Amino acid sequence: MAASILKTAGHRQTLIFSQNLKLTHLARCGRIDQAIKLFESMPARNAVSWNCMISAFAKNGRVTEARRLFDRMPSKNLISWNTMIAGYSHNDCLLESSQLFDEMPTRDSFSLTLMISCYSRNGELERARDLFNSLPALRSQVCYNAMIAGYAKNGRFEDAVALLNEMPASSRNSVSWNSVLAGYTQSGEMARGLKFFEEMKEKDAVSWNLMVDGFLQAGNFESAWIFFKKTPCPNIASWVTMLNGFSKNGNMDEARGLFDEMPERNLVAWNAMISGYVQSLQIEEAHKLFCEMPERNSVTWTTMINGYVRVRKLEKARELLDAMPFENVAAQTAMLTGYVRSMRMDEAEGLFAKISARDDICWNAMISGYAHSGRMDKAVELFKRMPRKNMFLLNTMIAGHAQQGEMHEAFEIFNRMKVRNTVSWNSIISGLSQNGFFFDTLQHFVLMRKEGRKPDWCTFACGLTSCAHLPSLQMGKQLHLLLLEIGLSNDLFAGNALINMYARCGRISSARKVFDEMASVDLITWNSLIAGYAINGFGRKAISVFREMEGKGFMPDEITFVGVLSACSHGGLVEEGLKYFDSMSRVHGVKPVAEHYACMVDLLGRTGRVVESYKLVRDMPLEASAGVWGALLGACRLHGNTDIASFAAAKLFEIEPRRASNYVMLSNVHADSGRWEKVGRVRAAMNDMGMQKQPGCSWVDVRRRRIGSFVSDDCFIGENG
DNA sequence: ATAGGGTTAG
Repeated sequence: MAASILKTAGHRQTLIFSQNLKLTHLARCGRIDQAIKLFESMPARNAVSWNCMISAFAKNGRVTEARRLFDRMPSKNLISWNTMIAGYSHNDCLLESSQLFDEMPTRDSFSLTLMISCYSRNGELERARDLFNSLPALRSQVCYNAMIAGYAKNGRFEDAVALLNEMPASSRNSVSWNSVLAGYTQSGEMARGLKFFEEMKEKDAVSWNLMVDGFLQAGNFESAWIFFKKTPCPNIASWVTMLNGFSKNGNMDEARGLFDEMPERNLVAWNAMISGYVQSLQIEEAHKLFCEMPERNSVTWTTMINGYVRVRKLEKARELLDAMPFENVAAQTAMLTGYVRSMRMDEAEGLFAKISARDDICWNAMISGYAHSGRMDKAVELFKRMPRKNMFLLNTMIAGHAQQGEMHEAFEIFNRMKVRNTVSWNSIISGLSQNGFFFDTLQHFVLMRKEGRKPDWCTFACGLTSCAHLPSLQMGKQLHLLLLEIGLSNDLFAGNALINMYARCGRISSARKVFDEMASVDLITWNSLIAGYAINGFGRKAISVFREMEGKGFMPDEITFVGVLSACSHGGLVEEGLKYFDSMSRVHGVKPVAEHYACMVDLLGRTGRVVESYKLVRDMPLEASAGVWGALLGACRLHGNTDIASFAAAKLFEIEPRRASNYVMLSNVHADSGRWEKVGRVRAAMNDMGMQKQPGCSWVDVRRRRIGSFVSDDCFIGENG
């Protein structure tokens, strides 16, 4: 009897032990749902089972559920407390982990080390050191190493080295040395890293790997290769580091050579090789390895799915996702991102509904997908349902609302944010500028500086575009100075915006100067300069710049020809204009769009060829836009052709019934030819529709019902720099 | 078997 009870108890212990092993394995692979299922089905559990499950939740970002388990757990041991602290630490919950540390009944060296790395990860080095100092009895070798690593990772090399020398020599090991070295190599300090490496008393494979990776990050491929070849006992990480270096340089044959030569391979090595092929878009090669490899984990599946998404084979990606033997958020999110990028929001929604363990990245992908495709109603709905809002998403929502012209909603989120980064400001600023609130764009540029946020190329592009539209040369010049001061003068996008600003403010020579000083140029740069010469009336100069551009091997696009044709129009170069209009599609393969027709109508109309331009509009193969009819109306006004004018005006009013300037133009045509009764009728029609001259409106003015005068008072330079 | 420090894959 007693023997059989003992036997049963022994069996029970064996079962718990083996199920705990399985639980650990599932937690490590991120197969959280299977872990939950197993945990719930276990006939008996011990503290290890609970601890495992707490850790499993926390490592998969589900820290709230981990805590619920911790609170429900029947008898907690020291490891339970440490596990929960580690869980908070992994999820950047600094407050919660330090609270738990204060509450726990007893602490050991694990607890101390956990807190030190938690503080260090959050840059709170003084708090880490205070704790380290206050508990000398708990300072283990590992604890010293954690503190050293904390200093080194935060760039405090002197403190790291000082503590390294201070620690008892007997417990100083290769990890201690490597902790300092990693600080150097991972922050690109290779000169100091090399010096430290040479002075190191003890080196192991990790030290050499750090050097190789450091050189690779710094783009010093030769040194990386030399150090790799000289590594005395390379481990798998050494090979994978070097292999990755080849992949990143697009050198897949070399990478494969290393992979084939490797003395042993693990999952990480296989995954690295697959990732290399995926990055170089060799999806077939990647898939071949995927089929050959002995085992796969969530990283393997995610990499492959991502690969198919990159080459736009969404069906293949989905096949893989459905074939996965377990669920994983990262893999699901890779697929979701594929749908979102292809604007297949219905499929994205279907997949999203199926994902049980949604993380931040997953929510972000879905909501930003809706925001980018202009479906703000859907975005808002999901946004409200999201448990934890993050800054990325707040910024996305601001940008989404702004792009839809919903500045009120955008500001509602923006104003409530406690912390804003450059992207938050850029979202608001570009929204203001895209919606034509140019004064407010500049005002918020100033506010951003006052809050201590550094503008980037995007902020400058919006600011300069606003200066171009106002136009305000004075503000534009100030932005230019600030741009130089901040060190963005070599930025391509900022340079393009500067050219546009100077050109539209009538300073074409300054625009040219910016162009000549630019480190590199693209098609937009050339287009900006050509259009700049055109709008300033230098038609021939614009055309010579166009020839210069062709000589440099740039292929003109639609925008280029708008510049060229308007240059001909502004310069009265009718024959050249007709020649370019003809050659743009025939020679350069650029199909004319409505804007080009508007230029041609303008060109012909200016020189009195009104009937000819009317015929051009009548025969054009695409729908004439308001711009085209407007140009025709303008031409009629110059040459007094009231019949065509009336026709053009009628078409114009069909497209833009509420635009006051159209009525003004038509009434001017009638006034020019002395038909006063018709002038009166147009004016009456305007009044009937409740139109008046458009106010120079401003978003802030509309909200505050007052006129701001910040332009003359505020200065971009000063206060902050 | 569950908690801590330095290198490699999504």
